[in-house]
Amino acid sequence: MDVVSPDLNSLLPDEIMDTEAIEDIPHSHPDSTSVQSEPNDDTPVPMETDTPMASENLSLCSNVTSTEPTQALTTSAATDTILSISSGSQLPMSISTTSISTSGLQKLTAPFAISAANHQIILNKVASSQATEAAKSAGTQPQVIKQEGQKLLVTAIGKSGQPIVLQLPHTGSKPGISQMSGDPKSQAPQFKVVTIGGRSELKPAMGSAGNQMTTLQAQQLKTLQIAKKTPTSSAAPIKFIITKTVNSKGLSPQTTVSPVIAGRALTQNSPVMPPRTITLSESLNTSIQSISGKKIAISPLKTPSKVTVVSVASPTSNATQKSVALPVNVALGQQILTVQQATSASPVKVATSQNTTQNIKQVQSVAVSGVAGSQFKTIIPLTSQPNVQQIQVPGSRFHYVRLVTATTASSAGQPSGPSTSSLQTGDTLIVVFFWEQTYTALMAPKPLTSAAVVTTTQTQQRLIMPATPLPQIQPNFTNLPPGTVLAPAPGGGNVGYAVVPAQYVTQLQQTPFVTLASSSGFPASTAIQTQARLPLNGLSTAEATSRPRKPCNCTKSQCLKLYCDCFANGEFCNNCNCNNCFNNLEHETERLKAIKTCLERNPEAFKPKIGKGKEGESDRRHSKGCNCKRSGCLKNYCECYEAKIMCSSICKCVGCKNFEESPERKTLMHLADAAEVRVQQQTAAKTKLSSQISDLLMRTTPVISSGGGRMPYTFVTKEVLEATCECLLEQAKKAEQPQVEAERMILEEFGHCLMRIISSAGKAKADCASINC
DNA sequence: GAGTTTGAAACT
DNA sequence: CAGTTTCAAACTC
Repeated sequence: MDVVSPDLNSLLPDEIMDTEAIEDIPHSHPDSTSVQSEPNDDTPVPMETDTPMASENLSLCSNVTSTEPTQALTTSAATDTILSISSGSQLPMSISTTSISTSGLQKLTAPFAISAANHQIILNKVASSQATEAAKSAGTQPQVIKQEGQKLLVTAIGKSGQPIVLQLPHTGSKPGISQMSGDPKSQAPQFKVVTIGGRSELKPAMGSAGNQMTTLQAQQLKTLQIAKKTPTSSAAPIKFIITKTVNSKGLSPQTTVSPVIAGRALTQNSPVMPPRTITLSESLNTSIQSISGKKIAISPLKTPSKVTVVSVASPTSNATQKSVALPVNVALGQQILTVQQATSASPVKVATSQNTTQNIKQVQSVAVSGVAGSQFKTIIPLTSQPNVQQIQVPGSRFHYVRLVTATTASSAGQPSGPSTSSLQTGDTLIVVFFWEQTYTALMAPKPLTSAAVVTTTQTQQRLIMPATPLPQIQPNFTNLPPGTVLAPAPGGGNVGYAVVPAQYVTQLQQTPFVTLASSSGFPASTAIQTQARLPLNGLSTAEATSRPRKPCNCTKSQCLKLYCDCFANGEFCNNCNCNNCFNNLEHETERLKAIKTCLERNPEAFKPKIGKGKEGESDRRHSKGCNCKRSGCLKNYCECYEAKIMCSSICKCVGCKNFEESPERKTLMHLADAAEVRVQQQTAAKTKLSSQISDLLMRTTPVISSGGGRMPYTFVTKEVLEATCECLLEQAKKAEQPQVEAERMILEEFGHCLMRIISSAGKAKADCASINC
C-alpha cells in the first residue's frame, strides 16, 4: 500500500522519505535565521535548486513509510490521472511528476489525505479514518476525494509581502486537510480542489495541532482546502495539479520549488535573509509516476521567502512533450532571476472537459480546460476565497483572475464576495497575481491569434509585476526594466511571464494583441481598472495622457539597445517609427536577452538617470553626469539640460553653460518657459473646447451611454438614412423652383430629420420607422 | 524632409 | 579604462 520505488526513494531526502522523522522535527520560528534542518548533502535532492539554501519541502507522499515498493501503482488503462510535481531548480526533477493510476487508487484501502510534517506538505493516503476524524474534530467539513475518477487540483494563492507558504503543520498520522470517504467503486471522475492559500480561517482544515497552527500562522501558512466535486459521467483518474506554492519565510529545511504540471512558480529563495535568487520556474515535467502509497515530493520549497507566481494550466496535447529546461537568468544585481520551463518527456494525458468545468463550478472553483479534449486544468479557488477575483472582460475569450490578499482586495475596492466562474472549455485563464496593488496581467498576442494556443504550446500567460520595488524582492528586482519579460516562451514554451509595470499596461493595451481594454461590462471595480487604470473603450486614462512618449525611430538597434528610448525606459515600442523592432512581446526572448545584456553591462542601466532629490528639484541631478563638449550643455543633446537640471560636479562636460548663474541658461530658460506657457494655454483651450463639445453632445443625447443607451450615431442606420433621403427628395420635388428655395427647403427638412434622429436617440427609442416623411 | 551635429551607448 | 565606433535624437537648413 505504501509504495515508493527504490529509485524515487533514493532521490528523496530523508526528511521527505521518513515521515516519522519529519514529524519529530520541531518547527523553526519564522523569524529564525538559522536553518533547523539542513539538507542531507549525502542524499541527492532532486528538487533542490542549485542554491544551497534552506528550503521547505513540499511533498506528496504517503505518511506511511514505504516498505512495499512493489506495490507502487502501475499504470492502468485510465492514465488520465496525472500528478504533476515540478521542480523549481534548473535541474529537471526526475520525480517531479507522478501519475496515479486508477487501479492503484483502487488498491488503496484508505483514502488519500494531505498531511504535513516538518513544513512539508504531504499528500498521502491514510491508512485509517483518523484523518477524517481529525478533520471533524477540527470543526471542518471533511473533504472527500474519490479514489477513482477524481482529479485533485491543488493550487495556492499568494499575496503581497506574504507569499503563500506551502507549509503544513506536523500532522503526523492525523492529516486533517482532507478526508476521504470516496466510493472506490465510483467510476465517475471527480475533482478535488486543493487550495493552498487564502484565508486563515481555513487553517483548521489542516487538522494540525495547536502549536503547529501557531507555527503556521507565524509563517502565514496558506491552508489547503479540498473541495468536493460532483462526479462526472466519465471515469477519470485523480489528477493532481499543484499550481503554486509560496513560502514566505523558511523555517524548515531544504528544498525548493514546487510547481506542478502546469504550475509555474516564481520563487525567491533565501536562507533567512532576503532572497538572493529568484527562481521563476515553469515545470511541465509530467513524468507519470505511480503514487499509490508512495512519497512524492511535489516541490520542496527550498528557502524561506519564496514567491510563487501564478499557475495557469498549460494546455498540453496528447502528443508527447519534450523535456526542456530553459533557464533564463536575468541578472538583478546579485540576484538571479531564473526562468525555467520544462516540459514533460512523457506523454501528457489530459482529462477533460466541460464536465470538469461544470463540476468545478459547483465547487465554485475555476477550471480551465483546453480544447479538443486535450487540455489542462487550472484550479483557481474562487469559493470562499475573498482573495480571488475573476475579472471578466467582455468580448474576450480569456479570463482573468485576480489573486490578491484580502487587504489588497479591500483597498482596491473589490467586491467582498467571491467571484463566480464562467469559464468554458477552451478558454484561457490568466491569473493576475497581485503582490502589490499595481500588479496586473495581460495576455500575450499568441493566445489571441489562435484558438489552438489554448491547448498548444503557443499559449502564454504572463505575469505583470509592478515597477515599484517589491518588498520581498527588492532591491535588485527593481533593476529589471518595466516590461521585462521574465519567462520567454522560446520554442513554443507554454507560458511566459512578463514583468510590466501597471502603468505600462495602458501602453500595451493599445497594441493589437492586448485584450483588456474592452467595452462596457468591464467591472469598474476590478483590480486592473482601479489599480492599473486601464483605459476603457480605448480612452486613455489621465495617467496615460499625462505621460506621452515620443515614438522612437530606431533602424539598426532593433530597439533592443539603450539607444532606443523606449527600451531604455523599459517600455515596449508602441506606435513608433522603428524598423525591425524587437521591443515587443512578440520577441520576448530577444528582448529578455537584450535586457540581460544591458544589465550585465550596467546593473543600473534601467534606473532613472535623473535621481530625485529628497527636497525638491534642486537635488535632482544626473546620476552619471553629462560629457558634452560642443553644445555647452544648453541643448537637448545634453541629458542634464534635457532633464531641465543643471550640470553638477560629476559632469565631464566642456564649456558648460548649464549652471545656475549662467546668463545663457537663464535666457534659454525664459524662452523655454514662455514657449511652455503658450503650449499650456493652447492645450487648455483645446481641452475647454473639447469639453464644451462633449457637454453639448451630452445634453442633446442624454442617454448615450447610460442604462444601455445607444450612441447617437448608432441611430443613423441604413433605414434612417434612406428615410432621410426620401424626405429630402420629397422636399426637393415639392420645391421645384426656384433652386434657392429648393435648397432651403431641403436643408430645412434635413434639419428636421436630424432633430428627429437626435430626439430618437435621446429617448433611447431608436426606431428607424419612426422617421417618416 | 534631408542632412548635419551631437553625445550616449556600444564596442574594442 | 580609454579610444573608437555605432546609433538615434536633436538640430539646421
